[in-house]
Amino acid sequence: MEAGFDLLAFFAEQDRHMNIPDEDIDSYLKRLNNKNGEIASCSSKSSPEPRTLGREAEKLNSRKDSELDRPSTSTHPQPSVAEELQDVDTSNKRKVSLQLESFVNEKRRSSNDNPFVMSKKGDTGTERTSSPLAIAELSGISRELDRVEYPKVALHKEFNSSPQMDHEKSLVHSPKELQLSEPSGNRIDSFSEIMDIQSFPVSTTNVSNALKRKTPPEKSIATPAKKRSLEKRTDTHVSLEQFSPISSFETSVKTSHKAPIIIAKRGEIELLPLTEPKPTRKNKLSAAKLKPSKSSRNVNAELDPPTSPIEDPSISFSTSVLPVNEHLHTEKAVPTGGSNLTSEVKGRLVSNAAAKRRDKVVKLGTKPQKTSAGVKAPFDESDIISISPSSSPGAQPSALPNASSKITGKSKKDAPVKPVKPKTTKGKKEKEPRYTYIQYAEKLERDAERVASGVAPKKRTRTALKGKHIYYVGGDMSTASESTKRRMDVIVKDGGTIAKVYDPSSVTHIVISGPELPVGTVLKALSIRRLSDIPHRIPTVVWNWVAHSGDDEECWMYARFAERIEAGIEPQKLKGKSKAKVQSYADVSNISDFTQDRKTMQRNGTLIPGTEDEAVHSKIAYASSFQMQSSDPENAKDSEDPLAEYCAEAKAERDTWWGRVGEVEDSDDGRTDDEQAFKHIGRPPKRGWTCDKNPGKPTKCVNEDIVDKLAELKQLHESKMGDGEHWRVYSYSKCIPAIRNHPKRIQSFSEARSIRGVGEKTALKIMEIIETGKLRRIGYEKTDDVKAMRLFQGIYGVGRSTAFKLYAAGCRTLEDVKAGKGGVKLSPAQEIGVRFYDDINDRMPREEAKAIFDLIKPIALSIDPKLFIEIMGSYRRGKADCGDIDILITRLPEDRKTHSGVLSHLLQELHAHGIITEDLALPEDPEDLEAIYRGLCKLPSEGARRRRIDFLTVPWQSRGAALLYYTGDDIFNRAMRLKANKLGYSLNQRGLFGNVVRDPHDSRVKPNTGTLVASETEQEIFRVLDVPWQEPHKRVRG
DNA sequence: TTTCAGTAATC
DNA sequence: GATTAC
DNA sequence: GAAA
Ligand SMILES: O=c1ccn([C@H]2C[C@H](O)[C@@H](COP(=O)(O)OP(=O)(O)OP(=O)(O)O)O2)c(=O)[nH]1
Ligand SMILES: [Mg+2]
Repeated sequence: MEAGFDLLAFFAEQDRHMNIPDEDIDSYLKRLNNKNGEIASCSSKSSPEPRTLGREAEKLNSRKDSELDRPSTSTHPQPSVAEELQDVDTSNKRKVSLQLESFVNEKRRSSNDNPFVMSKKGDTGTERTSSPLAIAELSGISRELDRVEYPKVALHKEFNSSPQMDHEKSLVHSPKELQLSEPSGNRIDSFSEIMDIQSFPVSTTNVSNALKRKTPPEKSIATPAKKRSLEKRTDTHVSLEQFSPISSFETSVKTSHKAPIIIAKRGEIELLPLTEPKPTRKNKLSAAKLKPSKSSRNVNAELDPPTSPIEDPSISFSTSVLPVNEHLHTEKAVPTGGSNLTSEVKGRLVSNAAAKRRDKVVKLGTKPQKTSAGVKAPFDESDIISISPSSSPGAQPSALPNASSKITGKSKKDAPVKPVKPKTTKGKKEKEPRYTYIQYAEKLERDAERVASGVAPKKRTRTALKGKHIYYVGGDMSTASESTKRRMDVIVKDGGTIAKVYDPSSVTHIVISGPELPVGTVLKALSIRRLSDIPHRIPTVVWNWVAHSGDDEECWMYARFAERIEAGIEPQKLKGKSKAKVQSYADVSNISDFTQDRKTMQRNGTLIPGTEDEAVHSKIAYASSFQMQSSDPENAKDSEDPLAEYCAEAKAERDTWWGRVGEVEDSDDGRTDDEQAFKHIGRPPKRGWTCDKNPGKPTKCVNEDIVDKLAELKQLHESKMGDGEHWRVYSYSKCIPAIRNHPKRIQSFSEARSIRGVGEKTALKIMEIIETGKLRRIGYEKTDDVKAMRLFQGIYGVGRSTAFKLYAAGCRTLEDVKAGKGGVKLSPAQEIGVRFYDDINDRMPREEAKAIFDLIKPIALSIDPKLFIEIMGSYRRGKADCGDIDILITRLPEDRKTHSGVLSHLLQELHAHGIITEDLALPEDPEDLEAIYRGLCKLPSEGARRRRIDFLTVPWQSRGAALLYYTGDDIFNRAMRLKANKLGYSLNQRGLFGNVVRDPHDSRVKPNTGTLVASETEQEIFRVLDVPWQEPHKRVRG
């Protein structure tokens, strides 16, 4: 810890131990300290309170304590945006990020000096001085630096920063100086705290609390404010569970990794305890108390997210292997107390199993347990590794409240009102002459004639609309907006013909721009008074029918008006094969549409123009209308706020548009109203267009390399998933698509940080990728154990817990698992998972999903022709490949009959047909309107592979919410639900509920289920939540 | 320092 | 109640 | 891991 903390040396060492992910500086220092003096010495000198070795381990605690004690202590929430970083030296105000940025950028400029490259030694002195932190993992480093330099400060509030400051200066220009402007000594603490927190969010609280408890005296120190929080936890006993969850898993794994031999050996015996966690867990918990000092130590290990395998001493000790790490750990461990280690390890394992995934749970959940370490000590082999999840009947939520008719009615009413037609465009002063709908139709007609006569070149055409005479309603018929014209072009291109006027006798289809176009506008355009005036044989569909289907049989899916869903359906046809159509009931369908993919594939060959454009246009229009209504001139913000905040939905959407818009713009100057409106809304850099990540195009975005790297890292974390990893993965899930959507190549730290979801850590990683083309962290994380974990988690029904058990049992390959090596037992579903490992882990081409569904649907309809049955999930979102087939089934209970029991019959039939081959999970009550089935299926063909298939049946009135849920994607759903929460609602697959009373203590507890606000259509829900309507293919956030 | 969606099936 | 999955 |  000497003054000379050498970053480079630190890095070098890191690299040396390939496996050490980002070793915490704490660990590093500790090691150094131990070698030299002792922690004790360190602590002694720095702090009066001898917390024993705990010091370091307890950095968190200390921090906390200090914070508590201090009156002023307020952590600085991260300063949000910032100004520029001018005189770093003079003004302390600098924002951390800014500094980092400047540092990084600076480095970049000096070509050779790449902050991310360790090899180059660089004048440490200088560098540090200027901006030490910057270096990767800086947060960690900075933290370390802080500690090193100002151990006292960090540890004790008593000391003020001032004294230490000197030290700092000598060493490093303390980063802090630059960073925070805190006047009081706090600043240091606060700074470090922030960093620490970031590094170890989840565990922090638990640990600290736990520690505090353990050290009663200190605990008392806490200030009132903090106390509160403490108290909360206080009631709960500190238990291993509480903190163990943090990283126990990782640790153990890693450890084992390091010393595989041991594991293998002991696996059967020692690991066994793992299996028995549940039952004994509680008892075991008591153990925690037993090991006081140790606990602190543990904490450390646990805390460190980026933990290195090596890190965990605890296990390694027990196992006693690891030559390499040994010393490191040993040192740590020693202070802690070896004896405890054993118990600790065990405890961890146990706790590991018990670890709660929910953050909250951790807090509340385990209150009662008196932890007792001793418990785990006794384990016997009897508990073999049982791999399956535990069970229990849990209370089941009651069926959703039906009814809601009122709501429905209401909503419907609203619907038309809101969306006005911003769409109508009047004039465009563009080069292209202004056309009315009729004029443009005539123009197209003339063009067609020329083509026919050979005068003009014939363009590639689709034949989907051949023979169809379509009357398109885009709003105001006196003007054909760009959007309208494009769509008319598409119709013609697809083989259809445009009806210049609405003539019921010749028109075959009426296509309406979108679901937001008011009924009144449509009636007016058709010059009729009621919808019923439209002949039954003429379907009234939304544009997406043209864009995505064009099939007469699917008209009902795109019906603009629920009351005309069956329009266009020929009775005989219905009955013939499947009275399919009849059943439709699909207002649901409005929403539904199948994919862009199709779209993309079919017409998009042409790339831009065509449907996609259209889609874009229309989208823009919708969006505009929403925004306008909502309020404001503010546009961008406006649109963004609502959603963006909760996720980035709106933002993402918008981003998408930009791209599109740009494209449009270029291609045709004309701006329609909507476009203008859109523009007004705020169009950023016009730039998006060139390569925009346009949904339809697989085009790699400019930041694809970055995305790839981050995705790779994310995957590694997914494999580890030691509790905190869960959220880390969540973060990656959100920032990766955001980066992908970023219109331009990221070039600076600040630019990276400006992207929603990208924080300091990620921004640094991005910079590293930009600079070096790689991410060291990936190498550190990519260890054999992680790979094994990943392999096991690929088994259906095997998650991180089970994977670890398998690993602990000595399994390293699927063969091992199949052979039951180490006494592992798999549940039936897991066995199937192993058997069809490859099939289940592969994704199927979209076409195959359709093929399978095409076999299933008729069978289902033969059971009940009135069923609504459609493919959801990634298929509906238009993905080209599907991980599984998600099928939604419901039925309008009009005739007093329901789909109850249909699932059972269907499954039976499918089994008989050999389509469904294995069951993974059966519905609890197949007769219930709400049921879920999971299984494997395959095409009848010879070499057909097994595919995952899920069925979900829901009551008719929940169809909107179910559609929303089942369409996903998952990140999108979570964002929606999060927003709903913030608005005081609760959204689930059954509906959007209001007046939800949440337990103040635990927000998850909802004493009342709330009152149904919306559930029949997706639009309703979007509307209530004020989320701009998005087609399924746009709902991609992951 | 807290929160990050909400639910079902299995054990 | 924990785990896994959607 | 990010945001509040
Ligand atoms: O954690 C989850 C997982 C899934 N879903 C919803 C959204 C998702 O679209 C749908 C179907 O799940 P699935 O796992 O099949 O995902 P997918 O979107 O269909 O993708 P894949 O192609 O992998 O099947 O269930 C959630 O709400 N939360
Ligand atoms: Mg799916």
